[in-house]
Amino acid sequence: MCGRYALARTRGQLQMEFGAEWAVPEELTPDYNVAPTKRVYAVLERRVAPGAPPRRELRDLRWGLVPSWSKDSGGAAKMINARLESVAEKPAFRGALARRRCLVPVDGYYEWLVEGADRPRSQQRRHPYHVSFRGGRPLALAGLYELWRDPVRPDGDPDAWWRTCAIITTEANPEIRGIHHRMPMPVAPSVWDRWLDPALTDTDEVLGLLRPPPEGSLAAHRVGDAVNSVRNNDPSLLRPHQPEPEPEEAQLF
DNA sequence: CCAGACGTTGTT
DNA sequence: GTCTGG
DNA sequence: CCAGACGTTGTT
DNA sequence: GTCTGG
Repeated sequence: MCGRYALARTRGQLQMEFGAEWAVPEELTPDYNVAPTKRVYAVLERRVAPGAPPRRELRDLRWGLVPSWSKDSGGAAKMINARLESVAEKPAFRGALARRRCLVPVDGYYEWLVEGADRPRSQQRRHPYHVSFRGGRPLALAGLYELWRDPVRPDGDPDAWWRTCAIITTEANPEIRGIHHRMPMPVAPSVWDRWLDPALTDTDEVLGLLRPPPEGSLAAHRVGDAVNSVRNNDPSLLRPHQPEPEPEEAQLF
């Protein structure tokens, strides 16, 4: 699963990293608590004119895919992930898988270890972890994007068209399975070109590009509970959690 | 034919 | 319990 | 993803 | 838009 992440790289760093020819005019600020419905950076390729070669762009999309046929944007915070196992068949995703793929760069994502998962939510405890590549390279997560026309806005309104995205999930790598059994799927740099190529529309071939990263390449560390609330957003969210020391026996006297 | 859904997670 | 907002 | 709200009437 | 259910 992937429902929260951190990305503190600048527009220029990302443009360089992904070889994007064009980037959004407005820079997004570093975000240590990216949540669904927020604006996020994404790399995608599109033809600027019919027949022209695709141009690689760094854009900002809204996280939470709204299918083009949606009557309203109400479900915008629901489709934040798409299961790899079913993405090629689901009506909400298969068109985007064939023609509108993107990469969502993240420094790392947050995952919550749930204690007491078999009990009611009120009796559970959640412990946040930050998951990233050992060595500090960003993860380029496999994403899909979609265009949606907001029917209540007039032609020419800059917000008339919504550009939204979802992140593909798969079975978790062994080294992080103790926290959660799902993870977002990173795309290896060697297949970025193919993944982004809008001319590749064979979904079997597309899915063949996605392989879990090498076992052991990911690492998770416990972070503080402050990340739970989206109101908190600063680099300290990434600091390793300091567990409360057990009270000394002597203090009981 | 038309109406209504179209998703994920986790839980059981 | 369930939905909305961030 | 988690946190936080979740409602009406009428009165001021 | 496209598929499923009735």
